[in-house]
Amino acid sequence: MAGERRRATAVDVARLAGVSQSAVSRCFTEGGSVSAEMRTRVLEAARRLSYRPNAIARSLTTRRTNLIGVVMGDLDGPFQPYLFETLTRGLASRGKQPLLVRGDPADALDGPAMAALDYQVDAVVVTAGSVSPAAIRGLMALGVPLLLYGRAVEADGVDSICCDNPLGARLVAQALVAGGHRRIAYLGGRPSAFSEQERGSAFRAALAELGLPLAATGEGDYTYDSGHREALRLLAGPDRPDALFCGNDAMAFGALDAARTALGLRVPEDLSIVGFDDVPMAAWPSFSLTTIRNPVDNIVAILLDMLERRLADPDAPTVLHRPAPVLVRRGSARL
Amino acid sequence: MAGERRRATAVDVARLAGVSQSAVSRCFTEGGSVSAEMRTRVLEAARRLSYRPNAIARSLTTRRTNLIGVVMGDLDGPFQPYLFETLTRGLASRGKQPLLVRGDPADALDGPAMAALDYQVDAVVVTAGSVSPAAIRGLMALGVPLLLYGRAVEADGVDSICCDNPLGARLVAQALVAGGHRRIAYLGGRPSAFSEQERGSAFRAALAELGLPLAATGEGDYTYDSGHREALRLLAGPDRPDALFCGNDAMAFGALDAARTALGLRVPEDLSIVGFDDVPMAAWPSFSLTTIRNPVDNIVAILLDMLERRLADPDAPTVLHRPAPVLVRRGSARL
DNA sequence: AGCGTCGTTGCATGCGTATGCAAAGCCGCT
DNA sequence: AGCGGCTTTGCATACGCATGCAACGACGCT
Repeated sequence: MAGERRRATAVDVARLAGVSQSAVSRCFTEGGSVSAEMRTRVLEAARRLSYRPNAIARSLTTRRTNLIGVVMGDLDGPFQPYLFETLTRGLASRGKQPLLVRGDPADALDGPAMAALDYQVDAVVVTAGSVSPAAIRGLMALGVPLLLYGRAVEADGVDSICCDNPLGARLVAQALVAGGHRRIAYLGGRPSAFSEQERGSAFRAALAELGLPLAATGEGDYTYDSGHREALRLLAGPDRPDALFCGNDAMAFGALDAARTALGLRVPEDLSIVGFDDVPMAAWPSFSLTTIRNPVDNIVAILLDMLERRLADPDAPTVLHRPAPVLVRRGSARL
Repeated sequence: MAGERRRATAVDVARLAGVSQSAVSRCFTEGGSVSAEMRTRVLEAARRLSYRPNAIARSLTTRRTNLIGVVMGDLDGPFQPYLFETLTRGLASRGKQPLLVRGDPADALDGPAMAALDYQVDAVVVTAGSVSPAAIRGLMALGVPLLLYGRAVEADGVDSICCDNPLGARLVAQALVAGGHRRIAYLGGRPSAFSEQERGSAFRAALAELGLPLAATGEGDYTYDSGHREALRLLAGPDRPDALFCGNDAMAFGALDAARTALGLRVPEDLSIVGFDDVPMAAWPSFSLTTIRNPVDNIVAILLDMLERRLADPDAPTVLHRPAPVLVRRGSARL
């Protein structure tokens, strides 16, 4: 009963049950036309042989694999694993299997990174922020539905969902100014990232509307280390900023540590720090980070709905969602 | 050239190149017998049609999918994403695709969690610490190589690799005692986890050998929150411990925050805290956590070697590796 | 009794690729 | 020239399953 050298096939089950292979197939297919008696006989035989339909063979005929290509970068920071966790759980609960496409496919469209797509994925979801437009075009050419998270692309047949970054940046600017800050600095992420472009320019614009220039600017790459490094630079000189808005939470953690541990500053008394994303860690007492909540659960739910809709009707009109983030007030900023 | 409704098949390429389908197949197969002229003609035709072999169809005939089932629990803490990242990168670099099996399959051997295995994975790697022995037996019955990380199981045909937890626990006990601590507490993880059983009992035994009883004990579940909660309990009463060994880093972070923020203790002056795993975050200035390094890179490399060896020869002798961890001295403990 | 309808079953085929086998071509050798 | 051996190629088939089609039987209707 266990550890057979070869797994049982539908033919084996059919022989044992004394029916045809098609009958077995129909018993395991949604909406198959089978009598009650037939079903019990087949299922009993299947049970005895520990039979489970071969998803590979099934996919070959149905032209549906239930595999969803998931393009993502590193799982380094705290945000990506959180997103990945939510997304894969959601896919699984809808009977889809995520198939990981690792690495920045910017220059690897025919490289080993894309090998996953040879498995005939039903759709591709891109969550990596740094995928180049060229790579996106390459993915579009696959002839498979393409869903984008974290960037707003206006292209036919490409659905996307992306937190309203400009709104988030405006919320921070308004709150900081209302809180009495006057020397406000900005620490941006990877300049090539879509989210960075939106957050940075919107923050700048919002401050300008409020009559303030940006006191200082840093350029990080969304990692803790870059946040630490840039914060040291921004906060070390004279005319120290009294507030720092970071392009994501990971950099905010780095900046927080740099300010408190390396520079001996009090947060938020000497310096207000605000992040973006609201990863679970932001609520830890050590950080108690004031930040913009990027509503991941909500976004993933919408993303999955978009996916199902697109799979059901490849010609449905393209959609672009921009859910609104909110400001989460904690202890790292005087607001 | 882009966005065809149907992807090109080997037959399409063959027709365009004026050769047989087998010839096309051989051009894309390692060690296929093809002349140079034939290869260039076929590859040119393939390029023009954007042809890539269908991995699904290929798997059906070769009985090799290059898919590796990866059983893991939540990606919540800092350790699991780190391990997952390393493992999936390693698999990809060896031409394998990870196929995620989510959730604790303890009670879901025929549930949707196991649906991934219907894709005829070549092997299964279990990294979830809480998979029940019954589930392990179920996986063994699949007739597919089974590799276990983080638990030492002596079973025929099951390879495993697991950090030497008893050694790690002993290192901590010795260092704490040598550092002058006398009231030493232990905060364990999920009792059902193999690692917890080893770490807890070895720590207790090592302290006993050094002539010290355990001052106090807490029971967490490897999460930050449980570390925070249990630390509050352990450190609030009279006769406060002067050292706390936590079953993993995540709980140590929670304990650290509880001690410093909620209880106003100085670390390491009032209290030494030691973790286990050495996740990247442990090196952050805020934590500067003294901990036991669970050599993930090393472990994954060995795991991948074991996997390749097992795939090459299903009847090779079973192996069990127990790499030695080391103590990483940082700022959270007086040692 | 005769007919049409519907539910159930088996037969045959196709999905896209890999591969054993035989045929064909080429080489060098005697 | 004739032969054996090697390389290259095509033909045919198999992998495990889903599904269109036809066959069959049961049933209700007139």
